[in-house]
Amino acid sequence: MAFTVYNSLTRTLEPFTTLEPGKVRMYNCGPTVYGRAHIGNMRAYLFADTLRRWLEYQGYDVKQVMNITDVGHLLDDADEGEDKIEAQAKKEKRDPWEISRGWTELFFADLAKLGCKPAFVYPKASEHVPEMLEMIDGLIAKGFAYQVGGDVYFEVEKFPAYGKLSGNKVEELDAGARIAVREEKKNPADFALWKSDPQHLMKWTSRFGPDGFPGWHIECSAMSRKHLGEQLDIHTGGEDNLFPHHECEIAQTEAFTGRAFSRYWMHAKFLQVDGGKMSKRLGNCYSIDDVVAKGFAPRQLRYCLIRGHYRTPLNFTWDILKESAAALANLDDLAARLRRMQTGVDASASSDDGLDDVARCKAKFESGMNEDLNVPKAIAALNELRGLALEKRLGASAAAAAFQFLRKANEVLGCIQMEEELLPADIEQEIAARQDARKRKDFKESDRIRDTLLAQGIVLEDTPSGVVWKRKS
RNA sequence: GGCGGCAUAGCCAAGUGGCUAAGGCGACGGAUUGCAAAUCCGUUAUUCCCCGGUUCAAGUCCGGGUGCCGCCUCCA
Repeated sequence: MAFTVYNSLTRTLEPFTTLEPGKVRMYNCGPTVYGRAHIGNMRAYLFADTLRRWLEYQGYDVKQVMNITDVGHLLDDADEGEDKIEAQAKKEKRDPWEISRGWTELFFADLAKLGCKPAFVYPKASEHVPEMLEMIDGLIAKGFAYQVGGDVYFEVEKFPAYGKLSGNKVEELDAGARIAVREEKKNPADFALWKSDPQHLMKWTSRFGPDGFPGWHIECSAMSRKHLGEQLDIHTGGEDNLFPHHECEIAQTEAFTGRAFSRYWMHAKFLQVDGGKMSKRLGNCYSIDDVVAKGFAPRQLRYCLIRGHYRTPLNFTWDILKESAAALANLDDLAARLRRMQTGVDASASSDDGLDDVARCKAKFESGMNEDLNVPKAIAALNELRGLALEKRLGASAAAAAFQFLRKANEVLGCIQMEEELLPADIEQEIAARQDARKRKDFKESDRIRDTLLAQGIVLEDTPSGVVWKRKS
């Protein structure tokens, strides 16, 4: 069964094929580093990470590039010339470069906590200005862009395919709905490639003047071209990127190269919190730190954010996070059970018992992931596997096969506790002491030890085949 | 105003026109246990937001409502 993805460009499910056999060139729209990423941002990056992991599971060599936007995003045009990073800089009275550097570090730390695999490269916009200027020059030379004073605009009318991604028509865009239309543009829909403003803090000298900075979309066109070439296999982002950002990227790149830009465009839906959109006013723009402060592990958040299908709105509440943690704990338990069963403990008599069932679960997991990353279906397959283990229907070698499969599945999900944790010797002794007490029927003492360990986060289970411990989730 | 998405049990969440509507969490009853925990058995959607329509057959397709979400110059 082949991998099928929903392509925002064609609005259909399409079989996935690559430009070059076995290789995937993927560009993920990354963060603007002017503040702390919240869990909604993380959903989009976890989607990209899951996609990358699923491609790797299938044997593809994935070259993943995620940009870091550390220049030139305007707050709004009413506040001409001030971008988010600069606004923050003025507020904190700090150097804007220092600010973006700090948030970039924190962003990487957040990704690492959530178990995201590092991209091949995280290009910074600030380090690719010459590449952007090269494209801008090219676009002017080819007649797709025009200069007005120190500003350069892309002329949307010259690129008839503008709107093919978002479905918007230039005539129907509500020009000026949110910002004042700039008089100097030929068409209100034209967008800036380069702007000049002496007041700007982060600026570069170019042939358009000494005080320039790049426009809003050109960085992704320039950086994807530099690091992945003129044509990509996959380009991802949040649903909000669809228009105008990705629409403009397509226009710039395709006008410049004369070739189709990305074969597949994939967009993650927004995360909702408390059934609605997150807002600073409601105070529910949570960061990973907020989640950790409530006593949850980052991998529990990871599970919570990947558990739904990426193209469906996903809701987040603290109760839902708690539910997810409980569901994940069962998968941890499955790993522990399979580890024991493969040595014959609680296993079915015949070693090959259940081998077919394991294969069936694996096939279901894979077919789920192949259906445009249907993670809920894939997780359901793992729960079916758990059912088999609980019913003791797996023999030792079937359990070994199941464990191996679960390990592989977790290469994709990235949140199950697969490895056995070693307990400190003193806790081992406590457990042994409790067993002694139980033999003596000194239940007062045995319960005391159990409660003491529970307070340390160790849960004990007395099974017919011995004591099993696990961490309290 | 234009473009797009979503609506399935107490809570999450699959469902690719056709066997009894996945799976998880939670809850309740019973078994098991020294007590727990874990586990097992059973119960928890006669029905998929509402109204029409197409079809032998619709959660699934079409039309119209209602509600929520996103975009329309940069917020994932």
